[in-house]
Amino acid sequence: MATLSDVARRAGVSPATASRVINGSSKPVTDELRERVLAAVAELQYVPNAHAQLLARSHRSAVGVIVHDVSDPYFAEITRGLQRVASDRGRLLMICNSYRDPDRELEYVELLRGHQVAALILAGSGYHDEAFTRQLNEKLAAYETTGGRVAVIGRHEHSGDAVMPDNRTGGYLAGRELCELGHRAIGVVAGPRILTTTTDRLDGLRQALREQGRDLPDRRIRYAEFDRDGGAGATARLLDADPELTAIVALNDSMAIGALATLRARSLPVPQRISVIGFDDMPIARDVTPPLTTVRLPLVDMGVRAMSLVLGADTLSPRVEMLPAELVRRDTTGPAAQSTTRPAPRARRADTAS
Amino acid sequence: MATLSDVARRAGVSPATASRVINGSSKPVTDELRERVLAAVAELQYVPNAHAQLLARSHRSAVGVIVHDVSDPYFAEITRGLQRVASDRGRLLMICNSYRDPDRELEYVELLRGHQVAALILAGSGYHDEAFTRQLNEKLAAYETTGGRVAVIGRHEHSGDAVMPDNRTGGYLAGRELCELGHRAIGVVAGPRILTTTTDRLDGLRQALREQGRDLPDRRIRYAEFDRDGGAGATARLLDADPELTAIVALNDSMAIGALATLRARSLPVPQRISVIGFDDMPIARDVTPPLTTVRLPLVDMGVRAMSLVLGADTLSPRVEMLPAELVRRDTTGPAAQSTTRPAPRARRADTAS
DNA sequence: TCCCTGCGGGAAAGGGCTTTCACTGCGGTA
DNA sequence: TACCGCAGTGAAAGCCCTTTCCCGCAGGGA
Repeated sequence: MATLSDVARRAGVSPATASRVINGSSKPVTDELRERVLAAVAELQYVPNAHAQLLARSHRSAVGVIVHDVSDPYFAEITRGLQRVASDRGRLLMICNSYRDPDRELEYVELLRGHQVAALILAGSGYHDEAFTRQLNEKLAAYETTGGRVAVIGRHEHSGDAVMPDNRTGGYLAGRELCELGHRAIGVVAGPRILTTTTDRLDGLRQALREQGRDLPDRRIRYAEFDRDGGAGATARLLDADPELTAIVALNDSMAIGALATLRARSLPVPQRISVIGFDDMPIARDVTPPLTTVRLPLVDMGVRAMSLVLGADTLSPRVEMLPAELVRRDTTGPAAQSTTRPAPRARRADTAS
Repeated sequence: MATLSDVARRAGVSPATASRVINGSSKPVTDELRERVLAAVAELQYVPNAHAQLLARSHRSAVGVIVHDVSDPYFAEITRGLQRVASDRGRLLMICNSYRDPDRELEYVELLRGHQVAALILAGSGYHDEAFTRQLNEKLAAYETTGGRVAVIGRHEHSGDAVMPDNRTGGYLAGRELCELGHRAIGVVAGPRILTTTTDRLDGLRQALREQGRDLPDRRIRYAEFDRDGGAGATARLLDADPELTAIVALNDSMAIGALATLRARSLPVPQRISVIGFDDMPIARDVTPPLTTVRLPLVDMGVRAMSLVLGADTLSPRVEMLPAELVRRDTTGPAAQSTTRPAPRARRADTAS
């Protein structure tokens, strides 16, 4: 590969001058020399070695992002928001997929630190895992000590800037909606229980039911991967254990789509026989049939906020922005079926619900 | 940030020794010193500066990938394949989204070259654009001259290693299927006409119709963005111009989903009144309702092949691997409706089709 | 005429790391 | 006993670039 000195030699100038021309330095260079340098660059197809540049320049510019999986629409949307702000400010993004592996997450923090990123954004859910959290915080602290900025999206036990989707309220809204539609036998298709996202959403849901004097027994919850197949499998297991279910809450839209697939396979009409409600409102939600009722999170905005926090002024106080969840009624929810195959068992529940 | 010399000083050794311990060099170091270095690393939370390493080391390891948009399921699948092979061989991937902007594509080639990637993979479709193609080829040639490896996925006018999905046959398969089902009024929802992917698929489709003695008039083709909204809009325009259509071929699944949305909005039952066929068979295709009939492309495999080509031995002859397309029959296709609102006009067509 | 200013350019000092090369002891062979 | 080879370590060169510092020179004011 041609180097800067090659260019300089060919143009008959010093490397310093060549560098100035190429980078548009503020130091003036005569047109004569400028032309010669530019010509040499073109002839040699010169491209500066990015690593050498990054090493020589002092200021750090790129921003590191750790997500679970960019191809997951949830993160794709968040990333879109991150990108938008980053591009506006001329920052490059380095995006890493942890695939929900805490160890890989830790590794990526190091890797990005090694790449001298100006800031770090953790966009995946937090984990309920003491040891991991401690290690992560150590690494983040070390990074912040050397001037790095950190922001997290979602609930992590990290004391710093954060953007928090209101998962709890979202869960609550889903639960309340179903209660108001008269559902009592509600099953939950949940993501991995180690994720704070899962437990927060579940907590909100639980609270909504509790307000109606009900509880959410463990047998009505199935944990699985946060994806389509996870949702399909969990729904099947839920139905096998409890065929009377009249509603299913899926803790994200991918799982909801899986749930819909299972219900279709079992010929259970949605929403006549059973209602389904998702979470996130990813773009595809409106295109499944029936269009999915779900809890919307402002995903793109979450990305925008997080990047703004991290690129903005460093106001010593850690800032936490809570973004609201909102129910989007579409066609997978309806009133609870008047009776299922066996209406009798219903009587044993002395609910006071509306 | 702590540097290697900081570590060395703290451990009371030379930077050379510290480096050897940290990188697990083949040169032996006594346990005594090794321990001291490791301790210093831990205490200082030392992370090597990746740029300095990359600069000092001669061998290039990362691989650059340029796609249109990773969050598009088509590219997400391809990327999965690329990743798989890359991870297996301990290579890091740098993924860039061109968002179908040729200029950005060119910029990224430079950027990746600057980052000293060992190889470059162009995963997006080629463009029908002389000027662009020439520039791209110049840049790629320059890169290859300095030992870089290049592979493209899809039809680019680039003479080198390539993985080609058989778009033409795919289009042909879609057309033949529809003909066999008795469809005559077939509309096409196409992607940007500047993409070779679009034209290749269209060519195949055209050939299938021609074999039945029909042609594909321009008024039955609508070009739009290769996404859901593009598909929805194009379908609407197609229907407005020609309400008699009994089948629609969408040139990718996202567009097909948009088409389905428009048809639902207009209460045209699929496939009873109108058939739809997609292209790519992305994962969501089986989860829309009705499940989408489509042309499958081995997306993951395409990624695997491309990465293998580029990471494998450099057999001077450029290799071109053609991967087959395959029709996947699901529920959006059915026999052509016996009659539409006005059966009469049909008579004017003197088709000899089966 | 002399000095100062300021412009245009180059020399050289890093930036943090890897790796070659040279050096010091040591055990072993002739 | 003289020498060879090698394990273990450090000094220093080099990777490619940016940027500071300095120098020469031309022009303008005194």
